[in-house]
Amino acid sequence: MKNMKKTHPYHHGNLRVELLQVAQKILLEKGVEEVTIREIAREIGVSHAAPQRHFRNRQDLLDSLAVQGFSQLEKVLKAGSLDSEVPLLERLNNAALSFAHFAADNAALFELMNSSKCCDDKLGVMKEASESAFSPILELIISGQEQKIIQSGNPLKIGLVLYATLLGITTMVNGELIERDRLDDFVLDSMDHFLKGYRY
Amino acid sequence: MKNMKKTHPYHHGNLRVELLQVAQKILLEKGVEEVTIREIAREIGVSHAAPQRHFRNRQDLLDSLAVQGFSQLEKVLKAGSLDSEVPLLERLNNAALSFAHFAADNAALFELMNSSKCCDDKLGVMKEASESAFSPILELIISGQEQKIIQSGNPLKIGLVLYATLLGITTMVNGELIERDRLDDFVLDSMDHFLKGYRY
DNA sequence: ACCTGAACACCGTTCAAGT
DNA sequence: ACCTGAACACCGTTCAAGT
Repeated sequence: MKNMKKTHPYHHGNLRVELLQVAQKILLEKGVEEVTIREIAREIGVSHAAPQRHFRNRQDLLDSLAVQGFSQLEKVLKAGSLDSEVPLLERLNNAALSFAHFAADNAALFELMNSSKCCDDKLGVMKEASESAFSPILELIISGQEQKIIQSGNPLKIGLVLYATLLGITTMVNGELIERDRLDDFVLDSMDHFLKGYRY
Repeated sequence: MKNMKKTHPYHHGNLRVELLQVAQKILLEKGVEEVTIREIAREIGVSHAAPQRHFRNRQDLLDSLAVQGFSQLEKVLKAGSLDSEVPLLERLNNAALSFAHFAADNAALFELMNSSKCCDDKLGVMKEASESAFSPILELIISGQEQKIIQSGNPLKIGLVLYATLLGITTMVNGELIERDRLDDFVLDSMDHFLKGYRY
């Protein structure tokens, strides 16, 4: 494993992308602590100073990982909510379950995405990424309101309360305060409750 | 600041407690990254190896900090919910606000408390501490059910959904995804919604 | 424009030795 | 039982120098 040094040209050409790939792999397999500039560089076979051309510092790399995570989450949510064959409330449940499963299956990444520390200058990008990930759920709520399935009211606010509930549940599961095999049950329960409050 | 070396006896006598105090101070003032064994030891004026008698390693110290945090949260929740002059639903709202304010005012500590990584052998203690902190809210829900203000049903489950919602909202505020000055508004809104679903 | 190698200041952790 | 000092292996970050 130590001597995997691939034969790279002096100019790697694709280093930024590969740095993020390897970083995410380490993050998921071994946790944030192990996501170190030097270890990533080692794995790729590049000097430990090379990454600095692409990321100002370690935090900058972690931030980029989080942004990437949000766009992965967005894809998952879209997949779970776009199928218009299925009735809207069911799609909402599916989206909620997709969210929860993504969080549970990528615990370390998800925790990073919801961590409070990030470079000040990346706060804007981060917010955009998370709002974008959140948008499929927002769409469902707006559709629900149009179809008179969900009560009228600021959809953004309604959506954020829903998002917060799911975020809380998954955080508790990842912290092992709720058993993993009760996750689906909890999510569906809270969705029922959510709808009881907002349904016509 | 560097030469504050107090005149300690060789045996400090109270080191464990002081380590935790200084650690929490650094955590709140400068963030987790800065909570280092060596910095804490320096501040107290003891050798950097001394803490190892009291905490197996850095994670063990962070875990203890989290447990301490839960008991602080418990106090805050009790204070906000015990005043029996006030009607029960109002006490529930107060407890929710107390929870949110604790989380926002002690962001780094709160994040640590809800972080997924902790020594395997401390998982039990951590779970107990968090359940204990949660108990005042559980009590309120049970009282509410007895007084026929809140619907019957597993109070633990109802409470966990409420807890999750609050946890999610505060996580989003601490991650600056929701503006801090909208915190109270969000909390009260979600409490309204919570009660709409569970009230008689 | 991109990467290397050496240097620096910081960590956590261990362990023989001191009190 | 508790603490010290030195040692070790690891970091992140910087910067002159190489391609």
